[in-house]
Amino acid sequence: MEFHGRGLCDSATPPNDQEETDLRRGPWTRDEDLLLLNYVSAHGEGRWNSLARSAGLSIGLRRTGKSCRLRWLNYLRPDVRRGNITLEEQLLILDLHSRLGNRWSKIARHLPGRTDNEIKNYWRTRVQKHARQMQFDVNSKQFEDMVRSVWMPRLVERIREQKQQHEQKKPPRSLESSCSYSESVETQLSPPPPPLPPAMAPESFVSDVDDDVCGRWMELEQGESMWSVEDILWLQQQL
DNA sequence: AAACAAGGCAACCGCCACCGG
DNA sequence: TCCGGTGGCGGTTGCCTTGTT
Repeated sequence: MEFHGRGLCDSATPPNDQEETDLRRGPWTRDEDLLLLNYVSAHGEGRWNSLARSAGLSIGLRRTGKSCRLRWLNYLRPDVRRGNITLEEQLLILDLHSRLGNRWSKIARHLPGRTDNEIKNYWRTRVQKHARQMQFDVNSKQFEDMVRSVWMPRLVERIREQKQQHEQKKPPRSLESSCSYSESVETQLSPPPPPLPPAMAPESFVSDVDDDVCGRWMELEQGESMWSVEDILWLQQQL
C-alpha cells in the first residue's frame, strides 16, 4: 500500500497564517523534509533543539527538536528500509520480543533499517490482532509459550517452504557454512547487537532452524502476512 | 456510487535518564 | 548536590487508505 499518512503533505497546501507564526505540528510537507535533509547533511545529526532553533531562524523550519529528530529517524534517514516485514524479520521480532518485551528500540537494533516505531506498529497491529483472534492475552505467559513452541516453528516451516519455492525458480547456489539460528541472527544483521539473555526456546526448536535461516536473511525481500486462515486452523489443531 | 468500518502507520505526548554547568 | 536542557523511549492518537456493504 502506498501510504504517506500523516507523514507527508503536498507542499501545494501551505500552512495557514496562524501556523506560520507558531511551531508547526502534524504532517510534514515536502519542503520541510527538504529543509531538514539539507540541514542534517550539512551539519550532521544530533542537537535537535538547537537545529530546530537555528533552522527556524534561518530557513523557516518551524518544528520542535523532537519533531525533527523523529522525522529524521523514522522517515528521512537514508538507511531506513521500507516495505513488508519479511518472514525472517517476523521470526526475529517474535524471538526478540519474547526475550526483551516491549523494548522496541532494542529490538530494532537487530533489524537494520527498521525503526522502533515500525516494529511497534507491526506488533500492535498484526501480532496483537492475531492474539486476540485466538483469544490470548498478548502479555500472558501462555501466549509467550505458544509463540515460542508453535508459532515460531511454523514460521520457520514457512521460511523453508519459501526457500524451496525460491530455489526451484533459480539455479542452485551454494549456501554459506551452516550455523545456528542465534549465530545467524548475530552475524547477518549488522551492526552486532549486544549479547542477549540465554534463549528460552527449546533446544529442539533452536536446532530445527540451523541450516534454514542461516545465509538467507537478505535474500527474501517480499514478506507476507504472518498468519493465514490455514495457519490459524493449523495452530488450533496443535493446541 | 456512497457510506461505513477496519487496517495501517506517521506523529505526538509524557516520562525518564543522562549530562554539563 | 541540584537543576535545567536534551534526547531517547514506549504508549497513544488521529488521519488516510482500503475493503465491504
